[in-house]
Amino acid sequence: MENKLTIYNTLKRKKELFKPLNPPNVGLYVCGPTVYGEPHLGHARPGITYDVLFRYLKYLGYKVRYVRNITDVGHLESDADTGDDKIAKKARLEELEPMEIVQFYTNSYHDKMRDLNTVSPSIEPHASGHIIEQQAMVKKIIDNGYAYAKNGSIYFDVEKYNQKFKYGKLSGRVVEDLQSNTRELDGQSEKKNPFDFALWKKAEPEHIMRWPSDWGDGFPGWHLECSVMSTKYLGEKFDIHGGGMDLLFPHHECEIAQSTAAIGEESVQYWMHNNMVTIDGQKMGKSLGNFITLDELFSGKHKLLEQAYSPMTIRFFILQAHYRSTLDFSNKALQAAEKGLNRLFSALNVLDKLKTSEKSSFDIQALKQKCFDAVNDDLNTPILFAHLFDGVKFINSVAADNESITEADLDDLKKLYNDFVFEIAGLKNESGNAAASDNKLDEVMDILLNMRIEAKKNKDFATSDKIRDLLNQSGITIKDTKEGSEWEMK
RNA sequence: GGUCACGUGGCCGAGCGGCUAGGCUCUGGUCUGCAAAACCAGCUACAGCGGUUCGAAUCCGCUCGUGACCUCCA
Repeated sequence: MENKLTIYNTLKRKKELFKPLNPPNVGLYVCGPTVYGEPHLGHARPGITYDVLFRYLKYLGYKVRYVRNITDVGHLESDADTGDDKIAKKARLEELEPMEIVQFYTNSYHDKMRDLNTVSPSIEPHASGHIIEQQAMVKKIIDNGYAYAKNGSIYFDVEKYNQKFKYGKLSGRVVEDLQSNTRELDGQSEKKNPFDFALWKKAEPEHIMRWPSDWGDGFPGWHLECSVMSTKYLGEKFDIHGGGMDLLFPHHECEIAQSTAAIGEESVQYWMHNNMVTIDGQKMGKSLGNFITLDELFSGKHKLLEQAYSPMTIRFFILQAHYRSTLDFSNKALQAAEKGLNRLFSALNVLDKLKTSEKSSFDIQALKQKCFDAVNDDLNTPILFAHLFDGVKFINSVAADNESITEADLDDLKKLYNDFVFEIAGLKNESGNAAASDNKLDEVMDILLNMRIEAKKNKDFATSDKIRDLLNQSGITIKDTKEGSEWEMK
């Protein structure tokens, strides 16, 4: 299994050749959503980015265990380690059990991820299902001397940890700087230092999400779940940890500290971070309230949306930018993506019907190599599509008799597009090209197209145009080619 | 204030020292009864100013601008 995949490792600030710890196994952990609200465009980005990674690793022949968590407890509302639990707050607002909230938005997240054609993770652990394990890790960290108790809560002792290890190595932060730069926040008197973070929080009497522990009733700190669940399912050392750039600090930094404090060495080999989706140049996010949910995108029901955008348009839109760049949302950009995607899929239809010749006027193998090079280069999907569009031009040119292809090359080309477009990029044809499966519709269309050809023969253009226009109105496009008429559903 | 990114043609977006992606839009042309699609051709940029180099969008410095993180966020 030859592999030239390079991955940008945030920890090293450079691209590195990917070498799994225990080939052919690969462990991949990705920070999933906190399920207290509808998934939005921002959630789609890591969902799709790591889906492509998952797909590609499997394509290369690795046995991948992909773990993506569901955060359903411990994620606090506001200032460092104070304030409400997000889930509990939402539950109170809607007068529901917290777990009803969790279930509702988890379902919604699953639905949208399925729409986006992402493959389900191998394991999707919930934080609330790993309270025992989290308590065990807290104990370990206490035993190792890197945590302290205060009023029923347990905090991680960053200063102590920093004496032996280096806190801040992932985000490039220095403890001394943090000391002078951390904002003044009220209600933190419990902590020795403002940048210490909670491993376990004491539950106040009114707090509904609570579990018994050696330290009294409480709940786990947000960062802890990822340290616990990643190592539980992938081992104390595993290959890749992904997530959004906004989680880099403090979340992932704390994860490293916790795991290291508990285990004695670092767990993660490659840290990957996807960039943000922006809107008018600003991060799309909950706190700014400028987010558009996936549901709104798919239905077009949002004041900023000029139309609905299909899940595959969203997927393609996201993959047309590199995952480490910001991606700016706009109707124009989405519409361009939609058209580009149509062009790609139209060419795939053409590909199926291509006539072969004695010679090929195009180097299929070179194209294939370029596609692999692109994906191997830190998942450079924009480059991948640039090459695939070069192929589109070739495919259309063959159909227009400007270029030629041999039968063997045609087979290779079909496989190439199948592999890269569907298996690796994870796109799927949503234009109900039910044509193949829906014979009745096919028959009806044949009748209509023949009537139109009849009419055209008789120079009855009024009738032929009427057929075309009416079909167009119901979302079926007629394309006249040299070979005859074809149709396509939008 | 600290840390770190980024600024590319009408728009979106690659690029990591030389051969100047790709998508969308636009303008001509071919094809067509017309249109659509497709094909051919055109438009050709790197925030500004210096520097390094035979050669810079790409490296360095400064200036301006935008953003992210430093509190929850994918």
